[in-house]
Amino acid sequence: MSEQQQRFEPVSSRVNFPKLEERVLEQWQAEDTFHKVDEVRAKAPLFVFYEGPPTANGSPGIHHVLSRSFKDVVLRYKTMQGFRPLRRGGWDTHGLPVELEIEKELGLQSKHEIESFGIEEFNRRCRESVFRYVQEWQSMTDRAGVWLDMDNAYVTYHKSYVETAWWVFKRLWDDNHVYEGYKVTPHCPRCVTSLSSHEVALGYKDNTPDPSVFVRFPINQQPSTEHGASIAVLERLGYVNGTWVTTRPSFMAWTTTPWTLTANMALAVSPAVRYVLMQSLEPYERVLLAEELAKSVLGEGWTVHDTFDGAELLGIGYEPPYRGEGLTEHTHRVLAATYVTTEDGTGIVHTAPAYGAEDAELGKEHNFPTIHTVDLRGVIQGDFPGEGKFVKQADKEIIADLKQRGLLFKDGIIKHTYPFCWRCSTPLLYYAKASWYIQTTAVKTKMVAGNRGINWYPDHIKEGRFGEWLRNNVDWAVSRERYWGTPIPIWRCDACDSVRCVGGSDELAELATPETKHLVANLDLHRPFVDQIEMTCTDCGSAMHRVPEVADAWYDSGAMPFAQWAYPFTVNGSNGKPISINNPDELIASDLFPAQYITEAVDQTRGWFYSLLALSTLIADQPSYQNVIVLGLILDGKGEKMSKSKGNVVNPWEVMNEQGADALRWYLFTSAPSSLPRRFSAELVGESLRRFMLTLWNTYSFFVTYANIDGFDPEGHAAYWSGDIGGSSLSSAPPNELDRWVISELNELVANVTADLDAYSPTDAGRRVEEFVDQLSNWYVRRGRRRYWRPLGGDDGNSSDYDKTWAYVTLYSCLFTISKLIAPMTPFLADTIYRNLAPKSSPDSVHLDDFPQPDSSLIDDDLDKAIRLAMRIASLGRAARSKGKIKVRQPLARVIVRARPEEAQYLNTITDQVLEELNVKALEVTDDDAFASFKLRPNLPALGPKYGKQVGAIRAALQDADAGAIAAQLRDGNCVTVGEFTLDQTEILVDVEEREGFVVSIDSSGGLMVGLDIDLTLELEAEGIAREIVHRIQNARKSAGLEIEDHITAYVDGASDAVAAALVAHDSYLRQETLSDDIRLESAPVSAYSEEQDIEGVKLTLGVVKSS
RNA sequence: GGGCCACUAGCUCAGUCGGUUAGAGCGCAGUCCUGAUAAGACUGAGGUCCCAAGUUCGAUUCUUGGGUGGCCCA
Repeated sequence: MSEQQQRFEPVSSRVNFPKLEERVLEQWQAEDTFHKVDEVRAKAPLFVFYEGPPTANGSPGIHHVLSRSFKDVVLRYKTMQGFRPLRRGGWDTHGLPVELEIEKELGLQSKHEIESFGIEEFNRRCRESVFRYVQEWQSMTDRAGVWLDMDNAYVTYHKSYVETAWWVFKRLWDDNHVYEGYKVTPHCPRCVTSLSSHEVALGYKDNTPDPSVFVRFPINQQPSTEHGASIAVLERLGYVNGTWVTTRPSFMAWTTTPWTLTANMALAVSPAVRYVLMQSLEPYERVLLAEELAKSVLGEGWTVHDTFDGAELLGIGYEPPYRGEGLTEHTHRVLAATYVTTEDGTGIVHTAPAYGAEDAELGKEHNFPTIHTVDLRGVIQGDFPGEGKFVKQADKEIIADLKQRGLLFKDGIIKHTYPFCWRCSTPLLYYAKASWYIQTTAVKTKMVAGNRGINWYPDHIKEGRFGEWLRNNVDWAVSRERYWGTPIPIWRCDACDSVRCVGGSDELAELATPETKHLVANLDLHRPFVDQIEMTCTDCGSAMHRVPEVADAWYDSGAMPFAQWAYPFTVNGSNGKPISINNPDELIASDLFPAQYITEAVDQTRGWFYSLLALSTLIADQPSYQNVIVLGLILDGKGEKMSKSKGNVVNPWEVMNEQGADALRWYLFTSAPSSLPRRFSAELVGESLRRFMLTLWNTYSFFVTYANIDGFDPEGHAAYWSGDIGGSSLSSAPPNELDRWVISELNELVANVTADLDAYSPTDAGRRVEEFVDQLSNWYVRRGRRRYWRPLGGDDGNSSDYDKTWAYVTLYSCLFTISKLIAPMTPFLADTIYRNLAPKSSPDSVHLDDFPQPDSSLIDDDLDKAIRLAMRIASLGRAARSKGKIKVRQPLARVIVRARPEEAQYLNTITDQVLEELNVKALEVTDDDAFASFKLRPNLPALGPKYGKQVGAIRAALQDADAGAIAAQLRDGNCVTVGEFTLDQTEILVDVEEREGFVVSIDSSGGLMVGLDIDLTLELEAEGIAREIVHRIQNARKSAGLEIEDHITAYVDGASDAVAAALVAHDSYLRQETLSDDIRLESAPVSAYSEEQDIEGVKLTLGVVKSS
């Protein structure tokens, strides 16, 4: 090798990707590449991204790398497509999980204990804990090559954030979209706290025994028709002309929680179910219940007296077992409810709006009051049996009371699954609590309409999971009786209960009493500080205090489009013009809203995806995002969800340190469609690394090695490109068809990858790149590699140089273009290759460059088809060699190919490649049946629609027909008569079948046959031997540790006559291939590297000595 | 109980707008090739395309029902 400066940094085929990535990170750091993007794209249109904020109170797992990678890939792509991404990060800092973590640390068992401990200190610890792992999150994000603006990340507990959250709340309040209502939540009477659904899920116990009671609800003594009961129905029940002509019937209802009977307000039936009036004679009694359940509930001795539709029973009043205080007259009647089934019970459902979620919904629908008969400790209050006792004890007394009053029909014990408190194992009660609601149902139609305009990837989420959720929308219970969260900004009068909503700290200062006003200036808006602020009631002059609740953490993240900005602020807008924004309304009008892109995992459907849509529809009358990728969950190797408690969380650091971030990213992008749940395993990351990254790397290493040897410099050949040097657009199609082919495929690849990424599918994009790289390495380079070895200025002078230059130009274009195509996906590998290959005029980093544009004039479909045919022929030819047990090294005289006409036209183009690939001297095209016989098959897609049921008959007729004759007729373009049918060439497929005596391979589905002539002449044999010796010498060179470009003297000792003859006959070939200055038939000097060899059973000694 | 998704080779996944002999990679067995390669080629073993019914000349593909698994909700 000469001493001259090499154009490219040498690239070893041995590569350590993690190390390489760390070097790239250092470069990015040193050059501040991330911020350079903003400079380069200063005048570009914005691409707005919203980050769904994670909580940093735990270590990031592999699933976080997944979502961050998907965030990053789109943003990098859009950057290269000429946008300036707005990609501020964010942190979710409030909420129950944070509180639970601290409770656990402090050993606190209940809300009561938290309050004794002190809310101030408790919240201080919560705030401290949420950034406990922030460092790890930062470094994970950096190391994974994810570019998010973490320095300016929004934080949901920041004062400006909370203030905007209040602003949003006030806006909803002013629009009358906030109200107070009851919400039934799972409640632990011992801890005196509600549990989140996640906590409830922790505590289900199977086979829990509970009472099962069937209770009579007699129809009113004087039923009215006021609520829709019809006279006719009442008459059929026995109430005629204002009097009961027979015993009053009872509705029969079932419950497993007798204590809730104290709060019964209604009975629910299904309008769609059939009900029967049953009658027994001993003793005489009449009851109503669902027809389907009558027998199993009542047993023997009952007869059907009448039948009703559920709808006919609506509005009939009844006497409840217990009538508490404060109940209005319109309660205690039969209502319609969709949740009534005939699965169990009686088909008539006892409804207590205070103690059941569905009950509460129904009560709300009919404006029933919510009245508690049990306190938060689960103790019966009021004049009921079991008063002062815990509900589970009270149950016994209530059952006894019902029995004594003749209302109990029967009772027993049922075993079912019931939730218990995960902390203290107390059975949970469903309990209605006052809660603040956001009236999302007011904009339900708008949300549904807005959703239609959002592009969901995958598409089925739009009308499926998410659309379904929207269509079933209920108002959002947004308040939580907790501590660490955005305080609900409502103050209530101690005396008259009038309420007022506050939209920010200025307003708070205005409204605060003179005594508390001074606190507002530097106020932490969190509890307990904000609770010190008092106001004066304008209605009655009494003191007003803030309500105790804080907001659901989903409210925080849903308000993020507005709250992430601390007003006022100024940013560099599209076209480089600064835009200043003072409040959320200006924001909504600007191009910072809505987001063009968001992505999170599928569990956010009812979480962030929903809270974003709900709040922005309410506030801005439109969705706040336009495109969303929904990611599937990552499971462990066994297909189980990763969770801290199971201890099966894969630490991303292990993978990134072992195999690198690019390998991990590539795996995450390409291994499965992004929306599917996927099993994660480090082995599969390794596989994708070997299959893709290593193959690309080796191709790249090959190029650099030879380009340096030959001093190839792309800038010296600028005229070869019509666009940027090194791009996929050449000034003319290459003369060599291998080059022309790969350039055609490259441009097709560019077009397809662009389309895939535009469609938010890195998965498809990556898979295409992978396929191209495979073909580039295993066909283009393998087929063409000799072109790079030819000595410069060799025997054939200029033409060799010319071909070689084209080879370099082509391979260079491919590699350089790929470095840009993969830049969004594997940013490190891409930048490494890019920086080494790039022309001097290029930007410093691939991430500052533009995405490639396809040149459709260079796409040649026919050539693509021809090469694919060559690949298939080569494959069949090798199969034939394998069958004939003839090494590829042994040249053969001819290959015979038969193809269908539509493919035969390409054979000319690819002859040379096939000959070289198969190591044969000549290719013959045949269409006679010398090497094969024929078989006919119906072309079903053509025949089916035309002949329908007759297809079977045609198939049979074709089997009996003279295949050879028909094939010949079809070849001439004639129609043929088969049985009763006249068919043309589009309706019959002619296959070839192997015939004995030839070494052939068949691809019958393509009608393709490849045969080999295996007769060996002496010449062919000698050539085979020569090749064999080349192979051996090459191995010896390798073993001797010689460099590729070293010249040698070779020694062959002990050659047989045949070997010696071959050496003479192919002397120049041998010397050229092995870079031998001389080949001597004598023993090697003692100093030489030598080894024993065995060729065709003859032992000889090979030696190599480096020429001086 | 409801909604959505998935189910194709030992594993991870393609694919089939309904068509004849359903593919790839990895893994396994064997043969070969190689002066870029941690590679590559070929052969082989390995599939009731989850099950059933329906529509159809024809269903792995469409429809319905069921099963299993995942997520969400109750």
